[in-house]
This record gives sequence, C-alpha cells and structure tokens, in this order.
Amino acid sequence: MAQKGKYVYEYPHPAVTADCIVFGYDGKALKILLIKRGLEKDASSTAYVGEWALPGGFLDVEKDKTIAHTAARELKEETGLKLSVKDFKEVGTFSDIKRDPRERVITIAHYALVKLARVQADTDAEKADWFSWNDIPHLAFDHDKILRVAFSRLKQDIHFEPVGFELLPEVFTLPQLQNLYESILEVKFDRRNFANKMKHFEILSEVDDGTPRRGTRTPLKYHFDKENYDRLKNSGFQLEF
Amino acid sequence: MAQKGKYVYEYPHPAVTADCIVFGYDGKALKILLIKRGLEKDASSTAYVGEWALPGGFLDVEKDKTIAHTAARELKEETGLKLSVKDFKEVGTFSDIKRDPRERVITIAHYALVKLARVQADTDAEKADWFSWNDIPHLAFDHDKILRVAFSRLKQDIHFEPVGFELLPEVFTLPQLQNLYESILEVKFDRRNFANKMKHFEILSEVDDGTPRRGTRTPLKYHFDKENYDRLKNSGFQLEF
DNA sequence: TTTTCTTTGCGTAAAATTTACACAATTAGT
DNA sequence: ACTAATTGTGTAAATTTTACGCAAAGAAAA
Repeated sequence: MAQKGKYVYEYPHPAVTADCIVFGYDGKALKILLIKRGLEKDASSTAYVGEWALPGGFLDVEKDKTIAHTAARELKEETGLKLSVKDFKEVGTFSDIKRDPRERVITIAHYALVKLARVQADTDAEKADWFSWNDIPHLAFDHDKILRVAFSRLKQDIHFEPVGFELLPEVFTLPQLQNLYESILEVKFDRRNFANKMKHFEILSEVDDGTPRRGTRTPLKYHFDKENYDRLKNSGFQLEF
Repeated sequence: MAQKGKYVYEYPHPAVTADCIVFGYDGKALKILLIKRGLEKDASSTAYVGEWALPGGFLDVEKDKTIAHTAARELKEETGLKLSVKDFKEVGTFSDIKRDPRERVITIAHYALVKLARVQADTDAEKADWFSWNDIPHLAFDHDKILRVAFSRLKQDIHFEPVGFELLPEVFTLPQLQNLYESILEVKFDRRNFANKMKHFEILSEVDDGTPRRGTRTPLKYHFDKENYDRLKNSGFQLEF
C-alpha cells in the first residue's frame, strides 16, 4: 500500500472516479444495482458510510488504461459483476466543486445493461443489491442526480439502437419486450402497432419449442436474430412511436 | 504562483483538463477554432510546442465550479472568446493512459456553437485561428480524435434541436440554412423539401427590408422566431430527412 | 364447476408524413 | 448578347404511422 503523502504535484489535482449505473430487467420493472457504502476498507469508505450508492471508485492512475477500465474494475471489486469495458457507455461528468466533502472529486458516470438472470448469481449480495426503479433509496453524494441523468440517457439511446438483447433473457415474449420498452420510455404502446414495428425490423425469430400452441393467451416465445440485431445496432435505427 | 511541490496526496491523482471544440459557420463551410501551442507561459505549454491544438486547459481545483467553467475560462484566456458556461455541451472524456507525455491527464471535451461574424473580432489572432473543417492541420495530443468525436456528436444533436440560431447571422437565407445543415450532416437535400420542412416548424420569419424583390434569383431573407425556436429546442424536434 | 374477465395474436382502413419532381424568373458569368 | 446557375413555389405518389375489433384460451372469481 502506498505510503501516506507520497504523491506530490506542483498544482492541485482532483481525484477522479468512475461510477456505474447498471440496469437490469426482471420481466416486470427496470432494476438498478446499488452498493452499501462503508463495508470496504479503502479510502473511499470514509464518507457516507452505511448509505446506498452507485458502484464505482477511484481511477488507478498507473494501471487503468481508460476511465472505462476503472468502471469495469470497480464494479467487479464492489459487486462481483464482471463486465467488459465495452459494455459501458459514458453518461457524463459530474464535477461540482463540493460534491464530495473530502476533497475535489470529479466522476465520470457510465451505464451498462445486463441480463439480470445471468448476473444475479454473480452479485455479491453482502454489499450489493438490486432495486426497482420506483423504489430507489436515498443515495450518497450526488448519485441521485447521476442516476436520473443516466436513466434519461438510456431513454434517449433506446431510440437509436435496440436494447432488448442486453436486458432480456435469451428467450422472451413480445409482451415482455413491450413492457421493457414501456418501462424505459415511460409510455404505453398499442400492442398491435408495437408488434408490427418490431417485426418490421426483422430482429425477432420465433422459438419453436415443439409444443404446438393451443391457445392464443399464451404468448409466443422469441429470441433475437443476432446477425440482424447487430447490423441494426451498428447502422442505427429509428424507434419512432 | 504556487510553490513547486506543494500539493501532496496519499494516492496518485491525474491532472484534469477541459478542451473546447468551437464551431462557427462562415456561410460556406463549418469552421473550428484552434490555438497554436507554446506561446503561453504556464505549465501546459511544455508539450507539443508550436503545434495546433484545441483550446483548453487545466481544471482549477479550487476555483472552477464545474469542468464546464474550466472550459469557459480557458477558452477566454487562450482565444479571447467569452462564452457562457451553458453554451458548452459535454462531448465526452478522453482518458487514455498515455495521451499526454508528461503525466496522466484526462480531458473532458466540450463543444460550443458561435456566430462567426460576431466572435471573429474578439478572437485573439496572435494565438488562435479559424480553420475550415476540410482544412484542419495535424493537432497535438489526441485532439484529432476528440475533434472527430465532437463533430459526430454535433451531427447527432442536430437531429433533436435546431442549431441554426447559434451559428448563422441574425439575418440569413434559406440556401444558407440548407448549406449549414448539409455541411454538418454531410448530405444533400432537395431544396423544396428542405424549405417545406423548415417552414413547417414555424421557426422562420421573413425579413421585410422594404425592397420589393424583383427576381427570384435573389434569396429571401429570414430570421428566427426566437419564441418558437426555443420552444422547439426544449420540446425536442425530429429532423428526419 | 361454471362464469367472467384478461390476455394474446392477427390485419386493415384512414391519416399523416415523406419523397420525387418541373417551371418560370433573374442574376452571374462568359 | 448569350449561356449557365440559382431561387421560389406546389402537387401527386409512395411510404409510414395510427387507430381500432375479433376470436380463442387461460386466469380469476363466483
């Protein structure tokens, strides 16, 4: 561990952190991954102990290739979730002069989308927990604000690239997909128009699980056509509604 | 001036800078404001001396309220241009571990749109100059990359809020407006459809300068209806094409 | 068990938006 | 003087978006 007072600069330097907004979807509502502060042992735990906060931590000046690497590393350390650097999208910088009581800290927020079912097992439940979007506790620092900005960013991004693949399980139903979109965009769609539009994109394939469906009440199962999905993701798409 | 070696931290801290991408429009092409490095006297001039670069500089840890304030302050100091903090839009963070040869420096890029005619007079021509988008010299650090990202961000933003007001002179013509959009989006539009769409937004008012127009070759003059323009800017709009 | 309510899939007609396109008049250039 | 380029204007066709009803089966209630 570094000796106290070892690092000296001619001018004042801020501390820099990366914070992570990890979104999941449980089939009903959008979920966010939060950590409880103060259970770790490093310097970052000396403020807002016991409060909930976004996972995140300090840039390792010597080791982190980019700030996104900080996000990935810290998320792993704090919650057990191992995501790739490219899973993170930058939300923005939060640099208010007194946002951290200890010293000047500017943070770069990043969001990521994950398949909840897949990662819930990996989540270190000692320190971290998933919260429904409508049930977020008070958060440390300016993390409430960061979370709101991240959400509105997701809301925007969803217009230009499909997000279902990252959030839904491998196999899902159209009503689930629609509910996901409705949760993020906070609107309601007409069922038939939603289905038509989605089918028009040609990213859905029906899953044939052998069972010849008797009724129409049981929703059909789909999975994403990964090839078309990625093509659409790269070329960009326009979700109008 | 701070004494050398005065600032001590328990852990390494990065330096943080704000860089500015200032876009202008001269009626023909998009322009960018650049500075020539090495004419100042502070610490930031010890690298890439003599090269062109984006205006920008170090966060003043004790004084800058936010990183956007850094951007505004540095732009003023380096080029003479005085913009308001809210004129800057954050583009993103550039944090590559070796992007600055001297020490670890992460920068947050910001872009701003200005009326060229208005600000050219204020520009400190000793240090700064305007370059056409197609005629950008090699830039210091990773500023080429930053510039490209900023441009593509502008390109995206233009779909959601009108940008003419910030870039065009008070009075302008439809062909000018169209050329501006074509310059940013790097496409060509049909003249009639463009005019129809713009008129449909109801943000244009014809300027009646008394002269009864004889020909149709001389373009009509317009100015923006500020009220509708701002309403549209806030409610968001969809430029489809 | 029976009845009622909710959910699902499907398709079409009307409305709105986007696209394609031609001409007459005048200034700028040769 | 002649030619080429630029500007404003409007409409028909194609595409996209919106609104909406029904029949069947499972879920919930009686």
